[in-house]
Amino acid sequence: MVTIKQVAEKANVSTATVSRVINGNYPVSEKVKNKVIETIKELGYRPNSIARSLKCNKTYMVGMVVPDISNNYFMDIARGVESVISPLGYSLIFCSTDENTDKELRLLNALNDKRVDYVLLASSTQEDHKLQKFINQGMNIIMIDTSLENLQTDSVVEDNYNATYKLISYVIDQGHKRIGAVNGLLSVSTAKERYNGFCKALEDHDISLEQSYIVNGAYNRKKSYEEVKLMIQRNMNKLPTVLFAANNDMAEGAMIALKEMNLKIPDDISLVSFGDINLAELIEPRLTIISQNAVLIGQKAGELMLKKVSGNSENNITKVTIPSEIIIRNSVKSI
Amino acid sequence: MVTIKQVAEKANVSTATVSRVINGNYPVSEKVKNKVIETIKELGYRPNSIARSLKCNKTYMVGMVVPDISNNYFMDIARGVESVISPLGYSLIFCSTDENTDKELRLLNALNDKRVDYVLLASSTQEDHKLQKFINQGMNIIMIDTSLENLQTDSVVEDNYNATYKLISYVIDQGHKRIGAVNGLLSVSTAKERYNGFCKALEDHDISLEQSYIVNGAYNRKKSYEEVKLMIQRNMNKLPTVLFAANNDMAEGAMIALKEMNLKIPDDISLVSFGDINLAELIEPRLTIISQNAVLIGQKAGELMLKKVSGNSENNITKVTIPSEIIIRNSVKSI
DNA sequence: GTGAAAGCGCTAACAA
DNA sequence: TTGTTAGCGCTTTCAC
Repeated sequence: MVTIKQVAEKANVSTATVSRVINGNYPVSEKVKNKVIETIKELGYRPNSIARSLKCNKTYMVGMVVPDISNNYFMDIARGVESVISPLGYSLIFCSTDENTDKELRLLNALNDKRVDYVLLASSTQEDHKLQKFINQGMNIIMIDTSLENLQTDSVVEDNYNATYKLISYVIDQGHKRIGAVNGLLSVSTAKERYNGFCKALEDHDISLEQSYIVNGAYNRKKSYEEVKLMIQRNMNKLPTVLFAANNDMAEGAMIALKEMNLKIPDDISLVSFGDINLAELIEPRLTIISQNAVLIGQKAGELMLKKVSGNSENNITKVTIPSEIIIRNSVKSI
Repeated sequence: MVTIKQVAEKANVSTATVSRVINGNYPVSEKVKNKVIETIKELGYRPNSIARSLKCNKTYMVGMVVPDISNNYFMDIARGVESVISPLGYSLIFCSTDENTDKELRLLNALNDKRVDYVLLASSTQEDHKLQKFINQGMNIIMIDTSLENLQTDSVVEDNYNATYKLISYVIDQGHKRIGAVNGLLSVSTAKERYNGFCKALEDHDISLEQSYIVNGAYNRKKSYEEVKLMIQRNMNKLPTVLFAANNDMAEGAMIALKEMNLKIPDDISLVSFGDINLAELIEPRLTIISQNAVLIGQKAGELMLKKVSGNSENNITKVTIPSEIIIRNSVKSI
């Protein structure tokens, strides 16, 4: 690999001058500049980012930590982020925690060692003090999707509570009284907020919460599939009339379970979901859902990061909440 | 951020000694070692990877360049790679080219500047000489999914030609004679190979190739949707009896188009695909496909990379071909 | 407008 | 077994 020194020697200038030409931050005479540029081309020289990073304390790398790399929702967020930051020369390092707190912490350490400029974190831990440590060490973190109450940091999240409240209220308006839920990991803020919105909607409409209808799908398609099956089996004599899945993966798991048990949606049981399933266009019935704008979340997070690193922002904490809207299709029966 | 120097001062040793303790590559007395370890903990010291990288010429970063970050197929490959390399301390940098040669080249340059240890490249360009330049510069590249004939580099690919040949032969055995195809970008090796297998199967069974049934879906769901619609419209009086989609995305696009035009699979038209669609469990009819093992491709690529960087491999070029199998379900009508 | 030189944080000869 | 030191490739201050 050719270095700045080689360029300098060949062009008969100092390394400082070459550096100035590359960065264009100090005056260089036209003549010298041209010569240097020519030499750079001739030698095919490209500056070593590692050396630059060491010197300038800036890596142009952003760590993105999510619970599940195979969930389209997070991939969409990633695309949103990438579209915003990549034009400014930033690269994304992707990490998947598999919803494991230890792994999450290990990954954050690794990213810290790598001196990434920023971390976008969809956390699945509730150990805010451990995250706080990273922040205290000077790590820049923006929480995405999830947030932790006691954590002093920027975040871009959805309006989980209100959106769920509205969706469940709609379901109740359709006459449903036996309402089940497939929850995500309640240790994660999104799952908790969604469930809270769910419960509040029931309460406000004087519908009783039937514990036997509530299952823990752990934000996991397979788990949801299994738990929904068990739930249906144990409630065969009195099934819920509608099910709320707290995310897309779990909605898919639930659909597969219902299909296997020959329960038709919405005739035998209705289903609604927070977030849209894959290939929604092809699957009957079309699900009534809360539509998430994952790409937008990514973009907002990217923009926020850019603003922060450019210093064009007051030092206060920014909390962005993306509104979600309900899309009514035909998976809820009117009773 | 605390540095090795601060640790050394506080522990009353030289930075060299601290380095030795961290890396455990040279003898250090128990006493000194313990003291250093203690100081490291006390100060919360963590080595700066950037500085290490500069010194050691090793970044523990792997660039992964794919045409489309939102396609599950590539995400699965990524998961496979990650599962293999992450335990050894490597991180993945993800890049999406959007099937754009310029962007691909730009990304490769950026990764080169970042001195990533390896690049896993699913290329969508055919400019092998430009890629060759990177290799000549000393960049380590493993081609995944795609490959370029004239390029001297390792690769992990599928058996596109033979798998397609078998699938189309099966379709012909079911009595089909009017056979259409939704091709990927024929500039990409996978698309070309699949189409070649397609053509050869027709030829060997004396079936004529009807150009009007062949469309270019550009490996793109939307394009496939549009092109299939047009193709159906212009062949209304004599439709193909079966369609072959060269990847999952395009199969989805084709399904949506057929559904919109009220053509039932397989009654009105049969459909087969290279690679499985999303949420296959829920979609009727179940598609007859060539099953791809994307995670396995990723793992193989990861393992190959690890072997190469450890030097435990002869310097020759390794070409891994993953066999694909046909999964017969019920999207092909027997005629 | 240009060059010399220090230094970012680390590792690895070499010396002791 | 330990310390001294050079140097990885770059940027930037300071002098000229």
